[in-house]
Amino acid sequence: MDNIPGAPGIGIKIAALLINEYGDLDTLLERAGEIKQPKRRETLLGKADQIRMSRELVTLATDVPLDVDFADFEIQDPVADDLLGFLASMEFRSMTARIATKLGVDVPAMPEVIPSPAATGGALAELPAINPDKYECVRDAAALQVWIDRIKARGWVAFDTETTGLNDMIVDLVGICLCVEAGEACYIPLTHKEGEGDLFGGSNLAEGQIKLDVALAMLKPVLEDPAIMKIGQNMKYDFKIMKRNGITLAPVDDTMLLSYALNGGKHNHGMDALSERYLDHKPIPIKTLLGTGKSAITFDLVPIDEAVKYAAEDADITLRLWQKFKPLLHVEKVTRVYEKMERPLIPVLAKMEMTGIKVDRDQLSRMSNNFAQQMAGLEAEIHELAGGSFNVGSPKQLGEVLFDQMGLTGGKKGKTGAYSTGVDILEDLAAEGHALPAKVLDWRGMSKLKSTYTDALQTHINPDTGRVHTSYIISGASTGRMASTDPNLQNIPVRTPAGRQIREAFIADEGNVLLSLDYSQIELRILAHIAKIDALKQAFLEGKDIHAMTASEMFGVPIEGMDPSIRRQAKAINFGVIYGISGFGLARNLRIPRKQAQAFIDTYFERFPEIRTYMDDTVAFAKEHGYVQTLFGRKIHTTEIGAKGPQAGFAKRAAINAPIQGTAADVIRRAMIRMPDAIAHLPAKMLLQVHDELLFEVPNDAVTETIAAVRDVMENAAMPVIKLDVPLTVDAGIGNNWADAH
DNA sequence: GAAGTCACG
DNA sequence: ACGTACGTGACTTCA
Repeated sequence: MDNIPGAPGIGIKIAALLINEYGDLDTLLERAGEIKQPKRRETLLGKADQIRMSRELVTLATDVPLDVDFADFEIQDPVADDLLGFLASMEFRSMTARIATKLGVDVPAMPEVIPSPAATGGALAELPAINPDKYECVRDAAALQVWIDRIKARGWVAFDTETTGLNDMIVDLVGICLCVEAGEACYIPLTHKEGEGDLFGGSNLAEGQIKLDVALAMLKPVLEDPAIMKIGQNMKYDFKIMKRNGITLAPVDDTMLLSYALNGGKHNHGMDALSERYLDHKPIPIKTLLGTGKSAITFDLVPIDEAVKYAAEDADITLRLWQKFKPLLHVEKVTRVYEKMERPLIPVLAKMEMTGIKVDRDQLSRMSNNFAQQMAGLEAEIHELAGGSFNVGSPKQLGEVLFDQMGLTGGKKGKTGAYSTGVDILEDLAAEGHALPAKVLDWRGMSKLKSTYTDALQTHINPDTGRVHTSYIISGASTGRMASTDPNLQNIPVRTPAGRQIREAFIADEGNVLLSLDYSQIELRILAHIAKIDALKQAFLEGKDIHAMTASEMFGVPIEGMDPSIRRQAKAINFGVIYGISGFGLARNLRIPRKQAQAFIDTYFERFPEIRTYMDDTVAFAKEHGYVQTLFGRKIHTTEIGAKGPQAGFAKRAAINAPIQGTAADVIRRAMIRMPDAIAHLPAKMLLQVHDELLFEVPNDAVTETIAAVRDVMENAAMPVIKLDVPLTVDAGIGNNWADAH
């Protein structure tokens, strides 16, 4: 069992290492020493995906499932990252060939045409121009079989779905596009409609389309073939569409995530923008097919001949982008970021999103009615106080009422010349004893909760599942954080009693509870580690109240019996440090004079001198390299760091914050990626991520086990790549609703 | 479609 | 001298 038959000298452990690219570094480095052919190395770089294919082959050859805890094999040294890609390619190629020979099986053609980094420019210049008129429309099974054979021969395919809309939990599949070589793409129409439809509002299927179930049955083996890479732009969308059609896309690559790993912080990663930027080609706007506004149609109503051009072009562009981006992972040393912290999220998030969370519609509805009543009352009072009717929801009109009509003090602001009526201003006015601004604040609070939450959430309840399904944008934030949209479930109220009522509407299914696990002070802990702040590290190791410790150090007061307001100030300073502190910002937050705020900061730097070093070093690094990094190698580009004027201040603070926020984001990503395996033996479902929190739904009788399993994964998520100098601790809460679980 | 406001970590 | 806390998304008003 030590050696793989047909692959003498390659132990199963090594194979496992190769498959996952990271591993016993010493062994791999030893082997690296045996290979001294720079040119071969060059051409082999960037082919790490082949490794994944070998998993099946090794299992096939040995009858030994590679049931290895691959986490053990992650490398400790980012410098070795690209070397591993090379080694993996070398070893895999010979090993696969030998195993295949032994088994007498056909091995899919190994990807050869990924251009080497050096050749990238030239190779792409020779590609055929993008020409939508050249694409093929696949209308029968025989034609589809030709494409399937081409995909098998090539070992990869760019893949794109066309659907009836944007909500991947509701829309229907309309067609599929494939591209195997740049310039050669096809569109497979499946459910296009034509004619007037029948009496029940349905439409007739257009002629000349392969039956949906026939086409899917033909494509399924290829789309699920572990030896064939499926390449897409924003693959989570297509993954979910295909999952709903009974197909699990694997393995997948995603050009959006490649762009994000390579150029995070530089620009957005939408396909149109990438195409214009990297291929100098402006794709056909979808509007030209669907129209806009009320008269817009859905894709199934687009004539097939027109659809072919648009749809197949997307697959063509995606393949070209992939060929451009893929080899750059090694060049930019972000292979691990992409392979370990971006791509594996696709199936994990897809499952979470498809699971959704149960929401109590009646509770939301009652609250909406309640808010409406109270707002009407407040509005009448506000108009009474103002001496006339106006739109309370209009900051412009409110400003005029407050400062022109009523003559309150508080000047203009902003470039538009409009009065600022933000919460700070209104609170100040209310504190001076004015009744109107106080009532406006109340009205605004209710308006916010009603329009954004109690009203809107009801519309997001999926009629089929009865649950709310958010969508995460993996490339949402430059720092590595994700973003939640449609609806955003990462900003559900929690800070006020009225807001928490909305959280109470997020409930567990019968017989289940909601389970919330969140990292305690993760960003401060990471700051302590990255900036090597001894006092902070020590406090975390000893499990101390970190804000009280800070206050004690700064103001020389004992922790026991500390005035809560002192602790509150220290807490604000700790947060400020994470954000790239400034006297002005702290002064505003604490509502204290700027001089005093600056004095606080000076004291802080005195007590924790490592902070200043971290800040200076980070800004200097950003200026020199144009990016900063997380502990796990994620790059956050800081393009405006060299700017002059106020922009420079923004860029500096962002650069100081990014490694901290980004490392925390990396940690929870790693935990999420490991979670499915860690809870596979449990009936628990992962539902939501809110930056430092994971929410689960779990049957009552599995709560204890689930907490133990989840906590273990979360607390050790940095390992083994990073051994933090401080422990990561996770708090757990359970309840029948999200408010109680928190 | 920009600006203003405010919900979250 | 300048003018700011870091990172997001959704809703409303208004040009």
